Amino acid sequence: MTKLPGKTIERLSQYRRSLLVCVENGKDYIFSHELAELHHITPVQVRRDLMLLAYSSVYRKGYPVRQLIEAIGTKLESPEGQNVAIMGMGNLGSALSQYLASVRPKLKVVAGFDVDSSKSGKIISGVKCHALSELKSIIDSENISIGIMTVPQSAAIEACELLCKAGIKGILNFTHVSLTVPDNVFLEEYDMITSLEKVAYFVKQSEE
Amino acid sequence: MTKLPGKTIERLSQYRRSLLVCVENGKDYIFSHELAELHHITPVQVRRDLMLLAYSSVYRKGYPVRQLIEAIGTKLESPEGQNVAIMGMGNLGSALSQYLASVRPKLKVVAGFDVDSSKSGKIISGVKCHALSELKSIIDSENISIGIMTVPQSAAIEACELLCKAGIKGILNFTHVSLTVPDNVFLEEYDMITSLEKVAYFVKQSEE
DNA sequence: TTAAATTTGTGAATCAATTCACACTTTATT
DNA sequence: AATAAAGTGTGAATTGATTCACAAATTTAA
Ligand SMILES: NC(=O)c1ccc[n+]([C@@H]2O[C@H](COP(=O)([O-])OP(=O)(O)OC[C@H]3O[C@@H](n4cnc5c(N)ncnc54)[C@H](O)[C@@H]3O)[C@@H](O)[C@H]2O)c1
Ligand SMILES: NC(=O)c1ccc[n+]([C@@H]2O[C@H](COP(=O)([O-])OP(=O)(O)OC[C@H]3O[C@@H](n4cnc5c(N)ncnc54)[C@H](O)[C@@H]3O)[C@@H](O)[C@H]2O)c1
Repeated sequence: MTKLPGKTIERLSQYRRSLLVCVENGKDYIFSHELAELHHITPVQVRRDLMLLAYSSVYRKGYPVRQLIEAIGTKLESPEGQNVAIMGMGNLGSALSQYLASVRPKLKVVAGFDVDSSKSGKIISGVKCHALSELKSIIDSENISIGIMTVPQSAAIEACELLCKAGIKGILNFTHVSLTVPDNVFLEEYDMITSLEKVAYFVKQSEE
Repeated sequence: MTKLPGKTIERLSQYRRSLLVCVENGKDYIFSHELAELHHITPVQVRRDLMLLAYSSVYRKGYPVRQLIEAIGTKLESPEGQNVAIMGMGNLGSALSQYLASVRPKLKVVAGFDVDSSKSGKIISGVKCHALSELKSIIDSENISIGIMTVPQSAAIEACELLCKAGIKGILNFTHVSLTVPDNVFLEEYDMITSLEKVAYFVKQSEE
């Protein structure tokens, strides 16, 4: 299967969320210009993206919503789902585990890890928390391929190494430490400060 | 002043964070290739970005770290700072306010807002929480230009309208609802699910 | 059943971001 | 002093993403 560009993947993920809302509202078909408007992009962009799904619409009726959701899901997800671990069950880590449980059934948060031994064995926000010593064995046994890093900055590099050694395949990094991972691990930085500073910059600009 | 591309702004924000770490470590000068390596990009990219700052290095010694931090700050920030409000002081909103206080002094979280009247007047995670009825007057009096949206999905559109009407200039949106704002308001969507789904996709790919 | 209107899919063009390639400045070495 | 080495800054080329422009398919209306 061909690898889609990251930008397209991002948009497909977003389209799907809008489409799920359409289903709730009983909307069965959607035109490219409608989807475009919802996401503040052009209809051509939408069609280009959907083109890459090798997915064809019904002429003049638009795209059938349910089938489209299905088609996006087939591209984005493994049929058997993927398991996720959270590294660092503090403020953000526990907010996230609670939250993620509710949104994407195919991405299941199945374990949390924390140095704080008082958390070991406890269930925090619906996720069982383990000691770091169990990392490798649980990642193997639970078949976890994705790690979310929500440890303090100071522990980030070390925690990342542990995850990689334990055989994780993808990391979503919430710390602001720029990490280095082996080639076979996919790393996505998720940086709130940067986003906020970007907003601040454009606001400042608009005031000048 | 010329408007820099959003991509460059993002990187400048990230460079600055690395540079602050350099200062802590007593490193006074840094080469473009060092900065590049920290961020997994090319040295040319770094130099291009710094070029846009109209900032010149000392030949063969690299860029003076403190001056560079200063120069980035001048581009990114207003000297008098910018004030931020959080809309929806729930799990994420309060985690954020606590967190932001500690990282960027020029971006100050000065107020929280919530429909939940039991929160009105209380200080949550160091930020005073107000009723929605006070929104406009506090945004004016506290000179708030940036809003962070952490309300439930269902309240997102309404809350966004309120913020815009109250004269906010930039919004960082943590809900997954695609919002529409007037032209003079800068909107940045910050979407965790999309990031996580992107990681999941590339992990899936690498397994095939 | 013909003409007009709507919407898709896509080659070609454009616009944006990144990288290449290299001249130039400085420092170190001989 | 001349030469080599290390880095920078930037025009030109390349790569990638988005938009334009339009043919083809379908529906609607006359
Ligand atoms: N709180 C926020 O809203 C927020 C927002 C953006 C980014 N972040 C980033 O997320 C990270 C966590 O923030 P937080 O507010 O949840 O902090 P926190 O202190 O509440 O949580 C950190 C957790 O990690 C655990 N930990 C420490 N060292 C560890 C290690 N080596 N291995 C595993 N676990 C370890 C701690 O015991 C703690 O439970 C920080 O890097 C922060 O910069 C937080
Ligand atoms: N919790 C997370 O880790 C997380 C992660 C990513 C995104 N999000 C998104 O952030 C948003 C908030 O998540 P949360 O977990 O903090 O939810 P939450 O329910 O804990 O908090 C929401 C808060 O908003 C308040 N609120 C409701 N309607 C409001 C209105 N009209 N105006 C102002 N305040 C209002 C509620 O009283 C509550 O305090 C959601 O949209 C969620 O999708 C959350």
